Amino acid sequence: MSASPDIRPAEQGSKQRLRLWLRLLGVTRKIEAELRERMRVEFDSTLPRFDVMAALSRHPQGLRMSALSGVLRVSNGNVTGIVDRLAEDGLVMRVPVAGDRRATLVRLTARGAEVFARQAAEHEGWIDGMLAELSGEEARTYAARLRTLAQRLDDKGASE
Amino acid sequence: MSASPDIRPAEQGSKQRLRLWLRLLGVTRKIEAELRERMRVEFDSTLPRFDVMAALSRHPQGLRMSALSGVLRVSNGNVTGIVDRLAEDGLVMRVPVAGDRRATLVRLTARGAEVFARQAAEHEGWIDGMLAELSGEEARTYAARLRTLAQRLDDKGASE
DNA sequence: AGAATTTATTTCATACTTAAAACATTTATG
DNA sequence: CATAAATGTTTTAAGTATGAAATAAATTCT
Repeated sequence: MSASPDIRPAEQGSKQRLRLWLRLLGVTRKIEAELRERMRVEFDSTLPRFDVMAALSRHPQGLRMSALSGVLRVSNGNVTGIVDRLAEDGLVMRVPVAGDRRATLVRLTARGAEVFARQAAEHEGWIDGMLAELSGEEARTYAARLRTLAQRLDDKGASE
Repeated sequence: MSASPDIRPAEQGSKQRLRLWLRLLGVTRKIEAELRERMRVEFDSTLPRFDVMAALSRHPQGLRMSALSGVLRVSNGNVTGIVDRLAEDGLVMRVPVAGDRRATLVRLTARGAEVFARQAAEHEGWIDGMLAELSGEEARTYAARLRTLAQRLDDKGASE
């Protein structure tokens, strides 16, 4: 056998990126599971419901179903059911759009906004606790790195 | 108004950790969506199926249902359905455990192992492409940081 | 105007997800 | 040894997810 070459940089890089992905997935799932559990226990709610309400709270004038599913990157048909249930609970309302009878605007109700504010505060606290190991500075650095990565992924997706 | 104090370190840190979490979630979901899509189109399969097969390929002697759901951090009941479907397709088999009629061992079939090998190679390539922006070195650094974070989360979870 | 196309949303079929209940079997205890 | 407790798995109920088909309404084309 020849001298040394057991180092194949390209392949190694690939393995390390795979490992990173598995870690990323693991940590994300872990945190998500914890958040889901707390949402269930503390608020008898779910993350998808929280996500929808979060999106709506950033758009007080309301969002169309399609805009909502776009913002959340969730399939159209899916949002229908979640909004249905939130509406049953009086947390959101469907408002017809003047001049376009195909569309509906979804908005938080007053009670929905109130409930969401409480949940959002807790939610931020949970995250803060779970990521307490990271300094604000470190968090900022990583967030920035992830932002450029996300950008790159979007560019790629768009070109296909 | 007073001199300067618009800087509240603690709260700022919290906001930055929240932002990091949202980025983490965004990037993870994006990659997952891409992987799911490719699994569907290229292999007419799904990520959960791939995950189960990956776990089984690391344990050629087979895994019990409970061990499988433990490894995957997925609820017990959930794995039943996925294994059912994989078994229907002849990719895994259920083997009774001698001496314990409650338990079943799940193993990849020869065909399952073969199919998985093909999928795993492609899968690694997809990840490599999506994370191409990161050098092997950078990937290794981040993976290590995530590892300690995951460890911390596990410790916390265990103590509760 | 009438037909074809596009857009907005819901419905459908199927799969995955969890937590909890049900079942079967094994192990521990009185 | 009989029964209680623990363990391994499946079933169930409700929610979430996708992609595709169906529906309805608006827009464009001829």
